[in-house]
Amino acid sequence: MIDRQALRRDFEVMQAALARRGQHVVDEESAWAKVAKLDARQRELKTESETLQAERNRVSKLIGQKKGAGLDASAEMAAMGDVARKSKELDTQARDAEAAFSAALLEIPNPLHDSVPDGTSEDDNVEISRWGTPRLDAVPPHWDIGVDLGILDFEAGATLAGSRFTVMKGAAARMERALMQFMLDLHADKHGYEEVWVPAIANSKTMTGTGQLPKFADDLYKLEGEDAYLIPTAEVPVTNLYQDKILNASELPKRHCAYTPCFRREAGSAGRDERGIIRQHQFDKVELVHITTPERVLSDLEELTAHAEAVLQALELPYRKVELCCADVGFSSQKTYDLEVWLPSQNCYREISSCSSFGQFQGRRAGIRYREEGGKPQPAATLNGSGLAIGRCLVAVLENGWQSDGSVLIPQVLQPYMGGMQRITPR
RNA sequence: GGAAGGGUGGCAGAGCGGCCGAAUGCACCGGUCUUGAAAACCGGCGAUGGGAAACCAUCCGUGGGUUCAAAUCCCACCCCUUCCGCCA
Repeated sequence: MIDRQALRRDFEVMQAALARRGQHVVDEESAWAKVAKLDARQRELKTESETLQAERNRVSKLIGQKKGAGLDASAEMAAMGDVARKSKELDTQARDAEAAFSAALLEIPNPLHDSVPDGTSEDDNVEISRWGTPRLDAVPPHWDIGVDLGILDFEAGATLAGSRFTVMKGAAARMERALMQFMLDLHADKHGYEEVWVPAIANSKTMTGTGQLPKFADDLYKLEGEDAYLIPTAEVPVTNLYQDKILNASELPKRHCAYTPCFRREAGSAGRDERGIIRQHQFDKVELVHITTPERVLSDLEELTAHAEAVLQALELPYRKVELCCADVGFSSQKTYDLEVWLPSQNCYREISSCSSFGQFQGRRAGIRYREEGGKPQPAATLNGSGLAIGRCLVAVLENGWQSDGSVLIPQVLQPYMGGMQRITPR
Protein backbone atom coordinates (compact mmCIF):
# COMPACT_ATOMS: atom_id res chain seq x y z
CA MET A 1 0.00 0.00 0.00
CA ILE A 2 1.28 3.42 -0.85
CA ASP A 3 1.45 6.18 1.70
CA ARG A 4 -1.64 8.35 1.78
CA GLN A 5 0.21 11.56 2.48
CA ALA A 6 2.69 10.79 -0.27
CA LEU A 7 -0.21 10.27 -2.63
CA ARG A 8 -1.10 13.94 -2.26
CA ARG A 9 2.36 15.34 -1.74
CA ASP A 10 4.21 13.43 -4.46
CA PHE A 11 1.42 12.59 -6.84
CA GLU A 12 3.45 13.15 -10.01
CA VAL A 13 6.52 11.31 -8.77
CA MET A 14 4.55 8.26 -7.70
CA GLN A 15 2.56 8.25 -10.89
CA ALA A 16 5.78 8.22 -12.86
CA ALA A 17 7.18 5.35 -10.77
CA LEU A 18 3.96 3.40 -11.23
CA ALA A 19 3.76 4.09 -14.93
CA ARG A 20 7.03 2.19 -15.40
CA ARG A 21 5.07 -0.97 -14.65
CA GLY A 22 2.94 -0.28 -17.71
CA GLN A 23 0.56 2.42 -18.76
CA HIS A 24 -2.52 0.43 -17.67
CA VAL A 25 -1.51 0.94 -14.06
CA VAL A 26 -2.13 4.69 -14.25
CA ASP A 27 -4.58 5.16 -17.13
CA GLU A 28 -8.10 6.53 -16.69
CA GLU A 29 -9.59 3.17 -15.76
CA SER A 30 -7.03 2.42 -13.12
CA ALA A 31 -7.27 2.42 -9.36
CA TRP A 32 -4.66 5.14 -9.48
CA ALA A 33 -7.04 7.47 -11.33
CA LYS A 34 -9.77 6.83 -8.80
CA VAL A 35 -7.77 7.07 -5.70
CA ALA A 36 -6.87 10.74 -5.71
CA LYS A 37 -10.44 11.73 -6.39
CA LEU A 38 -11.75 9.47 -3.65
CA ASP A 39 -9.22 10.78 -1.21
CA ALA A 40 -10.45 14.35 -1.66
CA ARG A 41 -14.10 13.36 -1.44
CA GLN A 42 -13.55 11.28 1.65
CA ARG A 43 -11.80 14.08 3.50
CA GLU A 44 -14.47 16.59 2.54
CA LEU A 45 -17.24 14.40 3.90
CA LYS A 46 -15.30 13.57 6.96
CA THR A 47 -14.62 17.19 7.84
CA GLU A 48 -18.29 17.98 7.47
CA SER A 49 -19.29 15.03 9.58
CA GLU A 50 -16.75 15.85 12.26
CA THR A 51 -17.98 19.41 12.57
CA LEU A 52 -21.43 18.13 13.43
CA GLN A 53 -20.06 15.57 15.80
CA ALA A 54 -18.07 18.24 17.60
CA GLU A 55 -21.26 20.24 18.03
CA ARG A 56 -23.12 17.23 19.34
CA ASN A 57 -20.35 16.36 21.76
CA ARG A 58 -20.21 19.90 23.05
CA VAL A 59 -23.92 20.17 23.75
CA SER A 60 -24.17 16.66 25.15
CA LYS A 61 -21.52 17.56 27.65
CA LEU A 62 -23.49 20.67 28.57
CA ILE A 63 -26.63 18.59 29.08
CA GLY A 64 -24.75 16.32 31.37
CA GLN A 65 -23.52 19.25 33.41
CA LYS A 66 -26.93 20.87 33.63
CA LYS A 67 -28.59 17.64 34.69
CA GLY A 68 -25.91 17.05 37.21
CA ALA A 69 -26.66 20.46 38.70
CA GLY A 70 -30.37 19.70 38.75
CA LEU A 71 -31.19 22.13 35.94
CA ASP A 72 -33.58 21.66 33.02
CA ALA A 73 -31.96 20.72 29.72
CA SER A 74 -34.91 19.77 27.59
CA ALA A 75 -34.33 22.59 25.10
CA GLU A 76 -30.82 21.37 24.35
CA MET A 77 -31.94 17.79 24.15
CA ALA A 78 -34.61 18.63 21.59
CA ALA A 79 -32.15 20.62 19.51
CA MET A 80 -29.66 17.80 19.46
CA GLY A 81 -32.15 15.30 18.11
CA ASP A 82 -31.88 16.83 14.67
CA VAL A 83 -28.14 17.22 14.81
CA ALA A 84 -27.71 13.61 15.82
CA ARG A 85 -29.75 12.41 12.88
CA LYS A 86 -27.89 14.54 10.37
CA SER A 87 -24.57 13.62 11.87
CA LYS A 88 -25.29 9.92 11.59
CA GLU A 89 -26.21 10.31 7.95
CA LEU A 90 -23.06 12.21 7.13
CA ASP A 91 -20.99 9.74 9.05
CA THR A 92 -22.38 6.90 6.96
CA GLN A 93 -21.51 8.76 3.78
CA ALA A 94 -18.02 9.49 5.03
CA ARG A 95 -17.52 5.84 5.88
CA ASP A 96 -18.68 4.72 2.47
CA ALA A 97 -16.26 7.14 0.88
CA GLU A 98 -13.50 5.84 3.09
CA ALA A 99 -14.29 2.26 2.12
CA ALA A 100 -14.23 3.15 -1.57
CA PHE A 101 -10.94 4.91 -1.13
CA SER A 102 -9.35 2.03 0.75
CA ALA A 103 -10.55 -0.48 -1.80
CA ALA A 104 -8.96 1.52 -4.60
CA LEU A 105 -5.77 1.98 -2.61
CA LEU A 106 -5.36 -1.78 -2.17
CA GLU A 107 -5.38 -2.24 -5.94
CA ILE A 108 -2.37 -0.01 -6.48
CA PRO A 109 0.97 -1.81 -6.86
CA ASN A 110 4.17 -0.82 -5.13
CA PRO A 111 5.98 2.01 -6.96
CA LEU A 112 9.25 0.62 -8.30
CA HIS A 113 12.59 1.48 -6.82
CA ASP A 114 14.63 3.85 -9.01
CA SER A 115 17.34 1.24 -9.45
CA VAL A 116 15.03 -1.21 -11.25
CA PRO A 117 16.13 -1.51 -14.89
CA ASP A 118 13.88 -0.54 -17.80
CA GLY A 119 12.25 -3.17 -19.94
CA THR A 120 9.05 -4.38 -21.52
CA SER A 121 9.14 -8.11 -20.75
CA GLU A 122 11.11 -10.74 -18.87
CA ASP A 123 13.55 -10.76 -21.78
CA ASP A 124 14.82 -7.43 -20.51
CA ASN A 125 15.80 -8.75 -17.10
CA VAL A 126 19.42 -8.01 -16.37
CA GLU A 127 21.92 -10.73 -15.56
CA ILE A 128 23.96 -9.76 -12.51
CA SER A 129 26.23 -12.75 -12.03
CA ARG A 130 26.82 -16.44 -12.78
CA TRP A 131 28.13 -19.22 -10.59
CA GLY A 132 29.34 -22.67 -11.58
CA THR A 133 29.87 -24.31 -14.93
CA PRO A 134 26.74 -25.45 -16.76
CA ARG A 135 26.95 -28.92 -18.27
CA LEU A 136 26.26 -28.85 -21.98
CA ASP A 137 25.99 -32.56 -22.85
CA ALA A 138 22.64 -34.13 -23.64
CA VAL A 139 20.66 -34.83 -20.48
CA PRO A 140 17.11 -36.22 -20.51
CA PRO A 141 14.33 -34.16 -18.90
CA HIS A 142 13.79 -34.82 -15.20
CA TRP A 143 10.45 -36.49 -15.83
CA ASP A 144 12.17 -39.19 -17.86
CA ILE A 145 14.95 -39.56 -15.33
CA GLY A 146 12.43 -39.79 -12.48
CA VAL A 147 10.12 -42.26 -14.21
CA ASP A 148 13.02 -44.46 -15.35
CA LEU A 149 14.32 -44.57 -11.80
CA GLY A 150 10.84 -45.34 -10.53
CA ILE A 151 10.82 -42.38 -8.14
CA LEU A 152 8.36 -39.97 -9.82
CA ASP A 153 4.79 -41.08 -10.57
CA PHE A 154 2.79 -38.56 -12.54
CA GLU A 155 -0.12 -40.89 -13.24
CA ALA A 156 -0.69 -41.51 -9.58
CA GLY A 157 -0.71 -37.78 -8.90
CA ALA A 158 -3.26 -37.20 -11.65
CA THR A 159 -5.45 -40.03 -10.37
CA LEU A 160 -5.43 -38.79 -6.81
CA ALA A 161 -5.85 -35.08 -7.39
CA GLY A 162 -5.61 -34.04 -11.04
CA SER A 163 -3.07 -32.53 -13.36
CA ARG A 164 -0.08 -30.74 -11.87
CA PHE A 165 0.06 -33.13 -8.93
CA THR A 166 2.78 -35.74 -8.55
CA VAL A 167 3.58 -38.66 -6.30
CA MET A 168 7.20 -39.10 -5.28
CA LYS A 169 8.55 -42.46 -4.19
CA GLY A 170 11.66 -43.82 -2.56
CA ALA A 171 14.73 -41.71 -3.19
CA ALA A 172 12.71 -38.76 -4.56
CA ALA A 173 10.47 -38.61 -1.51
CA ARG A 174 13.52 -38.94 0.69
CA MET A 175 15.34 -36.21 -1.21
CA GLU A 176 12.36 -33.85 -0.94
CA ARG A 177 12.59 -34.24 2.82
CA ALA A 178 16.39 -34.06 2.83
CA LEU A 179 16.35 -30.78 0.91
CA MET A 180 13.96 -29.16 3.38
CA GLN A 181 16.05 -30.25 6.33
CA PHE A 182 19.32 -29.22 4.78
CA MET A 183 18.03 -25.76 3.84
CA LEU A 184 16.45 -25.06 7.20
CA ASP A 185 19.58 -26.17 9.02
CA LEU A 186 21.75 -23.97 6.83
CA HIS A 187 19.65 -20.86 7.40
CA ALA A 188 19.03 -21.45 11.07
CA ASP A 189 22.55 -22.54 12.03
CA LYS A 190 24.77 -20.62 9.62
CA HIS A 191 22.76 -17.59 8.57
CA GLY A 192 21.19 -16.72 11.90
CA TYR A 193 17.52 -17.13 11.04
CA GLU A 194 14.92 -18.12 13.60
CA GLU A 195 13.01 -21.10 12.30
CA VAL A 196 9.23 -20.93 12.56
CA TRP A 197 6.50 -23.36 11.73
CA VAL A 198 3.23 -21.79 10.68
CA PRO A 199 -0.27 -22.65 9.42
CA ALA A 200 -0.69 -23.39 5.71
CA ILE A 201 -4.08 -21.71 5.81
CA ALA A 202 -4.61 -17.98 6.18
CA ASN A 203 -7.66 -15.73 6.43
CA SER A 204 -8.47 -12.84 4.09
CA LYS A 205 -7.02 -10.17 6.33
CA THR A 206 -3.71 -11.95 6.39
CA MET A 207 -3.81 -12.49 2.63
CA THR A 208 -4.49 -8.77 2.17
CA GLY A 209 -1.60 -7.84 4.43
CA THR A 210 1.03 -9.26 2.11
CA GLY A 211 -0.79 -8.30 -1.10
CA GLN A 212 -2.30 -11.57 -2.39
CA LEU A 213 -5.77 -10.08 -1.91
CA PRO A 214 -7.86 -8.44 -3.13
CA LYS A 215 -6.33 -8.45 -6.59
CA PHE A 216 -5.13 -12.02 -7.01
CA ALA A 217 -7.97 -14.04 -5.55
CA ASP A 218 -8.05 -16.19 -8.72
CA ASP A 219 -4.58 -17.52 -7.98
CA LEU A 220 -5.61 -18.85 -4.57
CA TYR A 221 -7.43 -21.93 -3.35
CA LYS A 222 -10.28 -20.80 -1.12
CA LEU A 223 -11.91 -23.10 1.38
CA GLU A 224 -15.61 -23.43 0.85
CA GLY A 225 -17.85 -21.54 3.25
CA GLU A 226 -14.97 -20.19 5.30
CA ASP A 227 -12.83 -17.11 5.38
CA ALA A 228 -9.77 -19.24 4.70
CA TYR A 229 -7.30 -19.79 1.89
CA LEU A 230 -4.43 -22.18 1.27
CA ILE A 231 -1.22 -20.19 1.36
CA PRO A 232 0.65 -19.72 -1.94
CA THR A 233 3.90 -19.10 -0.04
CA ALA A 234 5.17 -19.01 3.54
CA GLU A 235 5.69 -15.29 3.04
CA VAL A 236 2.02 -14.85 3.92
CA PRO A 237 1.89 -16.36 7.41
CA VAL A 238 5.47 -15.54 8.37
CA THR A 239 5.34 -11.84 7.48
CA ASN A 240 1.91 -11.56 9.08
CA LEU A 241 3.31 -12.91 12.32
CA TYR A 242 3.77 -9.21 13.04
CA GLN A 243 0.52 -7.82 11.67
CA ASP A 244 -0.82 -4.93 13.77
CA LYS A 245 2.24 -5.02 15.99
CA ILE A 246 4.51 -2.17 16.99
CA LEU A 247 8.09 -3.39 17.29
CA ASN A 248 10.98 -1.61 18.95
CA ALA A 249 13.66 -0.58 16.49
CA SER A 250 16.12 -2.46 18.69
CA GLU A 251 14.33 -5.75 17.89
CA LEU A 252 14.96 -5.33 14.17
CA PRO A 253 15.82 -6.92 11.93
CA LYS A 254 13.67 -10.00 12.51
CA ARG A 255 14.79 -12.90 10.35
CA HIS A 256 12.75 -16.05 9.96
CA CYS A 257 13.04 -19.15 7.87
CA ALA A 258 10.13 -21.51 7.44
CA TYR A 259 9.21 -24.59 5.55
CA THR A 260 5.63 -24.80 4.27
CA PRO A 261 3.74 -26.47 1.50
CA CYS A 262 2.52 -23.92 -1.07
CA PHE A 263 -0.68 -24.04 -3.08
CA ARG A 264 -1.31 -22.19 -6.32
CA ARG A 265 -4.13 -22.49 -8.80
CA GLU A 266 -1.85 -21.47 -11.69
CA ALA A 267 -4.93 -19.94 -13.28
CA GLY A 268 -3.10 -18.13 -16.06
CA SER A 269 -0.51 -20.82 -16.74
CA ALA A 270 -2.40 -23.24 -18.96
CA GLY A 271 0.04 -25.01 -21.24
CA ARG A 272 3.19 -23.87 -19.49
CA ASP A 273 5.50 -26.49 -18.01
CA GLU A 274 2.80 -29.12 -18.25
CA ARG A 275 5.22 -31.99 -17.93
CA GLY A 276 7.28 -32.68 -14.87
CA ILE A 277 7.26 -31.03 -11.49
CA ILE A 278 8.39 -27.52 -12.39
CA ARG A 279 4.89 -26.10 -12.03
CA GLN A 280 2.66 -27.90 -9.55
CA HIS A 281 -0.49 -26.91 -7.69
CA GLN A 282 1.19 -28.02 -4.49
CA PHE A 283 4.90 -27.74 -3.80
CA ASP A 284 7.30 -27.42 -0.93
CA LYS A 285 9.38 -24.36 -0.23
CA VAL A 286 11.71 -22.99 2.39
CA GLU A 287 11.21 -19.26 2.68
CA LEU A 288 13.32 -16.46 4.15
CA VAL A 289 11.60 -13.39 5.62
CA HIS A 290 13.08 -10.21 7.05
CA ILE A 291 11.29 -7.47 8.95
CA THR A 292 13.58 -4.47 8.96
CA THR A 293 13.85 -0.70 8.68
CA PRO A 294 13.43 1.28 5.45
CA GLU A 295 17.05 2.47 5.73
CA ARG A 296 18.54 -0.97 5.51
CA VAL A 297 16.04 -2.71 3.30
CA LEU A 298 18.22 -2.65 0.19
CA SER A 299 21.35 -3.94 1.89
CA ASP A 300 19.18 -6.61 3.52
CA LEU A 301 18.00 -7.66 0.07
CA GLU A 302 21.60 -8.29 -0.95
CA GLU A 303 22.17 -10.37 2.19
CA LEU A 304 18.98 -12.33 1.85
CA THR A 305 19.75 -13.11 -1.78
CA ALA A 306 23.23 -14.26 -0.79
CA HIS A 307 21.67 -16.62 1.77
CA ALA A 308 19.54 -18.18 -0.96
CA GLU A 309 22.57 -18.42 -3.26
CA ALA A 310 24.46 -20.25 -0.54
CA VAL A 311 22.02 -23.14 -0.88
CA LEU A 312 22.70 -23.52 -4.59
CA GLN A 313 26.43 -23.30 -4.04
CA ALA A 314 26.34 -25.94 -1.33
CA LEU A 315 24.41 -28.22 -3.67
CA GLU A 316 26.92 -27.42 -6.43
CA LEU A 317 24.18 -26.36 -8.82
CA PRO A 318 25.17 -23.81 -11.49
CA TYR A 319 22.96 -20.74 -11.44
CA ARG A 320 22.74 -17.12 -12.33
CA LYS A 321 21.33 -14.08 -10.58
CA VAL A 322 19.16 -11.71 -12.56
CA GLU A 323 17.50 -8.47 -11.62
CA LEU A 324 13.93 -8.21 -12.83
CA CYS A 325 13.17 -5.30 -15.13
CA CYS A 326 10.28 -2.98 -14.44
CA ALA A 327 7.85 -5.02 -16.54
CA ASP A 328 8.48 -8.19 -14.54
CA VAL A 329 8.57 -7.06 -10.90
CA GLY A 330 5.59 -8.37 -8.92
CA PHE A 331 2.70 -6.30 -7.59
CA SER A 332 3.92 -5.89 -4.02
CA SER A 333 7.64 -5.71 -4.74
CA GLN A 334 9.74 -2.61 -5.30
CA LYS A 335 12.82 -4.55 -6.45
CA THR A 336 13.42 -8.23 -7.16
CA TYR A 337 16.32 -10.59 -7.87
CA ASP A 338 15.61 -14.00 -9.31
CA LEU A 339 17.98 -16.90 -8.95
CA GLU A 340 17.86 -19.23 -11.93
CA VAL A 341 19.32 -22.71 -11.80
CA TRP A 342 20.82 -24.45 -14.81
CA LEU A 343 18.63 -27.19 -16.27
CA PRO A 344 20.71 -29.12 -18.81
CA SER A 345 17.71 -30.83 -20.43
CA GLN A 346 16.25 -27.44 -21.34
CA ASN A 347 19.65 -25.91 -21.96
CA CYS A 348 18.70 -22.80 -20.00
CA TYR A 349 18.42 -21.27 -16.57
CA ARG A 350 15.07 -21.59 -14.77
CA GLU A 351 13.78 -19.65 -11.78
CA ILE A 352 14.33 -21.38 -8.46
CA SER A 353 14.20 -18.40 -6.10
CA SER A 354 12.74 -14.94 -6.11
CA CYS A 355 14.06 -12.42 -3.59
CA SER A 356 12.20 -9.17 -3.17
CA SER A 357 12.22 -5.98 -1.20
CA PHE A 358 8.77 -4.62 -0.49
CA GLY A 359 9.87 -1.41 1.15
CA GLN A 360 7.10 -0.31 3.50
CA PHE A 361 4.36 -1.53 1.16
CA GLN A 362 3.46 -4.63 3.14
CA GLY A 363 4.22 -2.90 6.42
CA ARG A 364 1.45 -0.40 5.72
CA ARG A 365 -1.01 -3.03 4.56
CA ALA A 366 -0.42 -5.42 7.40
CA GLY A 367 0.02 -2.79 10.11
CA ILE A 368 3.56 -3.92 10.86
CA ARG A 369 5.23 -0.97 12.50
CA TYR A 370 8.32 -0.12 14.48
CA ARG A 371 9.34 2.71 16.72
CA GLU A 372 12.71 4.34 17.22
CA GLU A 373 13.51 5.25 20.80
CA GLY A 374 11.08 8.02 21.74
CA GLY A 375 9.84 8.31 18.16
CA LYS A 376 6.52 7.77 16.41
CA PRO A 377 5.53 4.40 15.02
CA GLN A 378 6.17 3.98 11.31
CA PRO A 379 5.62 1.16 8.86
CA ALA A 380 8.37 -1.47 8.91
CA ALA A 381 10.08 -2.68 5.76
CA THR A 382 9.77 -6.30 4.69
CA LEU A 383 11.66 -8.65 2.42
CA ASN A 384 11.44 -12.25 1.47
CA GLY A 385 12.93 -14.81 -0.82
CA SER A 386 12.77 -18.49 -1.56
CA GLY A 387 15.58 -20.34 0.00
CA LEU A 388 14.72 -22.42 -2.09
CA ALA A 389 11.81 -23.98 -3.93
CA ILE A 390 12.25 -27.65 -3.05
CA GLY A 391 10.62 -29.30 -6.06
CA ARG A 392 12.57 -27.29 -8.57
CA CYS A 393 15.69 -27.96 -6.59
CA LEU A 394 15.02 -31.67 -6.87
CA VAL A 395 14.62 -31.27 -10.62
CA ALA A 396 18.00 -29.53 -10.78
CA VAL A 397 19.68 -32.23 -8.72
CA LEU A 398 18.23 -34.98 -10.91
CA GLU A 399 19.32 -33.34 -14.14
CA ASN A 400 22.67 -31.98 -13.08
CA GLY A 401 23.58 -35.20 -11.29
CA TRP A 402 22.42 -37.51 -14.06
CA GLN A 403 24.91 -40.05 -15.34
CA SER A 404 24.81 -41.76 -18.70
CA ASP A 405 24.09 -45.11 -17.02
CA GLY A 406 20.78 -43.63 -15.82
CA SER A 407 21.84 -43.13 -12.22
CA VAL A 408 21.92 -39.79 -10.39
CA LEU A 409 24.72 -38.57 -8.13
CA ILE A 410 23.54 -37.06 -4.87
CA PRO A 411 25.28 -33.83 -3.79
CA GLN A 412 27.60 -34.40 -0.87
CA VAL A 413 25.85 -32.08 1.59
CA LEU A 414 22.63 -33.99 1.05
CA GLN A 415 24.03 -37.44 1.66
CA PRO A 416 23.90 -37.32 5.48
CA TYR A 417 20.24 -36.39 5.18
CA MET A 418 19.61 -39.41 2.94
CA GLY A 419 21.03 -42.09 5.16
CA GLY A 420 24.40 -41.93 3.47
CA MET A 421 23.04 -42.63 -0.01
CA GLN A 422 25.47 -41.37 -2.66
CA ARG A 423 23.73 -42.30 -5.85
CA ILE A 424 20.22 -43.11 -7.01
CA THR A 425 20.18 -46.21 -9.18
CA PRO A 426 17.33 -47.92 -11.04
CA ARG A 427 15.55 -50.58 -9.06
C1' G B 1 -20.75 -29.59 18.57
C1' G B 2 -22.76 -28.44 24.07
C1' A B 3 -21.97 -25.44 28.72
C1' A B 4 -19.64 -21.45 31.37
C1' G B 5 -16.39 -17.32 31.50
C1' G B 6 -13.91 -13.59 28.79
C1' G B 7 -12.05 -10.01 24.66
C1' U B 8 -10.04 -2.54 27.37
C1' G B 9 -3.39 1.24 25.90
C1' G B 10 3.57 -2.12 24.51
C1' C B 11 2.04 -5.80 28.62
C1' A B 12 -1.04 -6.84 33.04
C1' G B 13 -5.61 -5.11 34.75
C1' A B 14 -9.84 -1.68 36.88
C1' G B 15 -14.14 0.71 35.07
C1' C B 16 -20.16 -1.30 33.66
C1' G B 17 -24.99 5.41 30.85
C1' G B 18 -22.63 11.90 31.17
C1' C B 19 -16.94 14.31 35.32
C1' C B 20 -13.62 7.93 30.87
C1' G B 21 -9.08 8.03 25.90
C1' A B 22 -9.97 5.51 30.13
C1' A B 23 -7.67 4.18 37.38
C1' U B 24 -3.49 1.31 38.97
C1' G B 25 0.93 -1.61 38.25
C1' C B 26 4.91 -3.05 34.90
C1' A B 27 7.75 -1.47 30.75
C1' C B 28 9.67 2.96 28.47
C1' C B 29 11.62 8.35 28.42
C1' G B 30 13.44 12.83 31.27
C1' G B 31 15.05 14.68 36.09
C1' U B 32 16.74 14.54 41.53
C1' C B 33 19.99 11.69 44.60
C1' U B 34 24.82 8.69 43.67
C1' U B 35 31.98 8.26 42.08
C1' G B 36 28.88 5.10 38.68
C1' A B 37 24.81 1.82 38.61
C1' A B 38 20.62 -0.06 41.29
C1' A B 39 16.86 1.46 44.67
C1' A B 40 13.90 5.60 46.08
C1' C B 41 11.45 10.08 44.75
C1' C B 42 9.43 13.81 40.99
C1' G B 43 7.62 14.47 36.01
C1' G B 44 6.29 12.53 31.20
C1' C B 45 4.40 8.56 28.27
C1' G B 46 -1.60 5.12 23.35
C1' A B 47 -2.96 4.97 18.08
C1' U B 48 -5.19 6.91 13.58
C1' G B 49 -7.16 10.87 10.48
C1' G B 50 -7.59 16.34 9.54
C1' G B 51 -4.95 21.05 10.54
C1' A B 52 0.75 25.63 9.87
C1' A B 53 -0.85 25.60 14.83
C1' A B 54 -4.39 26.01 18.60
C1' C B 55 -7.27 22.27 18.35
C1' C B 56 -11.03 18.86 16.40
C1' A B 57 -12.68 13.89 15.31
C1' U B 58 -12.34 8.57 15.72
C1' C B 59 -10.74 4.08 18.33
C1' C B 60 -12.30 -0.13 24.82
C1' G B 61 -13.10 -7.79 19.53
C1' U B 62 -16.43 -6.68 14.73
C1' G B 63 -21.07 -4.92 12.84
C1' G B 64 -25.90 -3.00 13.87
C1' G B 65 -29.48 -0.75 17.51
C1' U B 66 -31.41 2.33 21.87
C1' U B 67 -30.16 7.48 23.76
C1' C B 68 -29.29 14.46 23.60
C1' A B 69 -25.03 11.23 25.39
C1' A B 70 -22.41 4.21 25.11
C1' A B 71 -16.16 0.99 27.05
C1' U B 72 -20.74 0.87 30.02
C1' C B 73 -27.63 -1.04 27.88
C1' C B 74 -29.85 -4.35 23.63
C1' C B 75 -29.11 -7.70 19.14
C1' A B 76 -26.01 -10.48 15.73
C1' C B 77 -21.35 -12.29 14.52
C1' C B 78 -16.02 -13.43 15.30
C1' C B 79 -12.16 -14.94 18.49
C1' C B 80 -9.93 -16.76 23.14
C1' U B 81 -9.97 -19.69 27.85
C1' U B 82 -11.96 -23.73 30.82
C1' C B 83 -15.06 -28.11 31.22
C1' C B 84 -17.81 -31.96 28.40
C1' G B 85 -18.18 -34.71 23.67
C1' C B 86 -15.32 -36.27 19.37
C1' C B 87 -10.57 -37.07 17.37
C1' A B 88 -4.84 -37.26 14.59
